[in-house]
Order: sequence, then structure tokens, then C-alpha cells
Amino acid sequence: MHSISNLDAAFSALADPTRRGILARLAKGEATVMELAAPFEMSQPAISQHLKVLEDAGLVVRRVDGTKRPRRLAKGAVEAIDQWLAMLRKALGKNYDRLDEVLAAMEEPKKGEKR
Amino acid sequence: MHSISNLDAAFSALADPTRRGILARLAKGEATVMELAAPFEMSQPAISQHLKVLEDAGLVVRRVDGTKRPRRLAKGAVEAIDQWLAMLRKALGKNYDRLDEVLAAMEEPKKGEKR
DNA sequence: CTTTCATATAACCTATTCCTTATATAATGT
DNA sequence: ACATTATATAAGGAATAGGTTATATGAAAG
Repeated sequence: MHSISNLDAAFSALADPTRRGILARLAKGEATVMELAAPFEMSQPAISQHLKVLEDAGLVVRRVDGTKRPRRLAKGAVEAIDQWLAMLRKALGKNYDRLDEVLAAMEEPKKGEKR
Repeated sequence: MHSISNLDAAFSALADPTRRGILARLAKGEATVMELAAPFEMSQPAISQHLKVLEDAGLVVRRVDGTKRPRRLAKGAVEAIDQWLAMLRKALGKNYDRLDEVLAAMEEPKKGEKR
């Protein structure tokens, strides 16, 4: 009913744990629909529908490879979300220097995954 | 793997433009329900319900002041959101670094699939 | 061509969301 | 005590979300 900004679509897409799981998988690299569906106890159409939500939100893009349609992450929507959250972060204070530490802690080296 | 956390509630709370408007107002400082309701063409109960969603998501806290219940921002949920988004941001950076490799791999003949 | 594989779309069902109006509660003012 | 102010809760309804199974599409393999 309201479609004011793509923030609606982006946040709403991220609100579902299956879709966050899909994004987490895509964070490790491109994947086909079947590959994305595998970890979930849910039908293939359900995953296709989740992917449509993620694409409409601008979080994921599609590529054509024969009969496959591999997906990968898109950055547009994440940037919009970051911008909006920056406003909240600013209001909440400067304790967000700690975010750098969080990011550093996530830097688990994956052996040969460089570049 | 991944757990169902308050991320569901937090992202879902942020998906609504009225609730983001409320948060934007609270970013400027504490406010009562009536003050928060004023900018919206919507009943007071509707705002109270939106505030409940924001509180359940841990984005907002309540204080008692006589008959008033002023709200202010809470930082817990924003931190959780930031941590999750950091994972995506990191992956996006990585994927862009590897974009040339991905593009090159697309041209390659079939050679046995991953997984 | 026919079959198979990968994915998308249709039709449908149920639960949840987001609003409404009406009413309840609780503190304050007179 | 009574009315007013500030907010919360209840009940209900239309729209949307998120799953299902069945079927359609389109490329690849036989």
C-alpha cells in the first residue's frame, strides 16, 4: 500500500530469517537457486519467491548461465540502509567507534581467499 | 548456523515508514506519544501500536513521567543490525575485488561444478 | 523430437500486519 | 468526586506475507 522508498523493501526483505540466510550464503559467493535452497526445509518455489523479494529490494542480482540463474549480492540497497542507520547511530552517541573492533573481529582469515 | 534472533523484530520494525519517522523524531530527543503522533495522519492508538513494535524490537525505551510515557532511542538493536550488515558489507567488498575473476570464470568452458 | 533439469509462475490457504473505532486505565486538575 | 489528559488495549477488517502443490517455460542432453 505505501511504497515511499526502497528502504521499505530493503528492511522488509532483511526481516525474514530465510532471506538473511540466503544473503549470508551469497556473501560466500555466487550460487544457483538449487544451491541456495539446499540448506532450507522448504520448497524450491518458496526460495524463488524469496529471491524475487531480495531482487526487488535491490539486494541481489541475477545472471544467466544456460538454464541456471545464479545470484550474487548487490550493494545498492545496503548503501541506502547504511545511510539511514547512520542517522540513528549519530543520535545514539559516539560509542560507535567500537564498530571498527567488531569489523576487525569478523576478519577471520579464510586461507587463500585473498583478492 | 544462524539463529533466529531479535534481528527479525528489528529489521521488521524498520520496514515501516511510520516507524522510521518515529525513530527519526526520537533521534532529536525524547518525546511523548502525542508529540510523536502529531506529524502523522493516523490515530493515537495506531502510534501506540507502532511504539509497541519498536519497543519489542529493542529500538526504543519508555520512561514514566506522571501520566506521560516519553520514549527515547535504545541502542541495543541498532548494534545488532550493524553487526549483521557488517557481514554483508564485507562480502560486497570482497566480491567486488574478485569481480574480474568471476567475469573470467563465466567465459570458461564447463569443468565440473562446485558442490 | 522427447526427456530432463533449473527455475518461474499460478492458484490457493492461513497467519500476520496495520489500520480503524470503542473502551479501559491511570494520573492530574478542579 | 468528577472531568480531563495521556496512553493502552480490545475487537474487527482489508491487505499483505509466506508457505504449499501443480504447472509452465526454456535450455540441455539423449
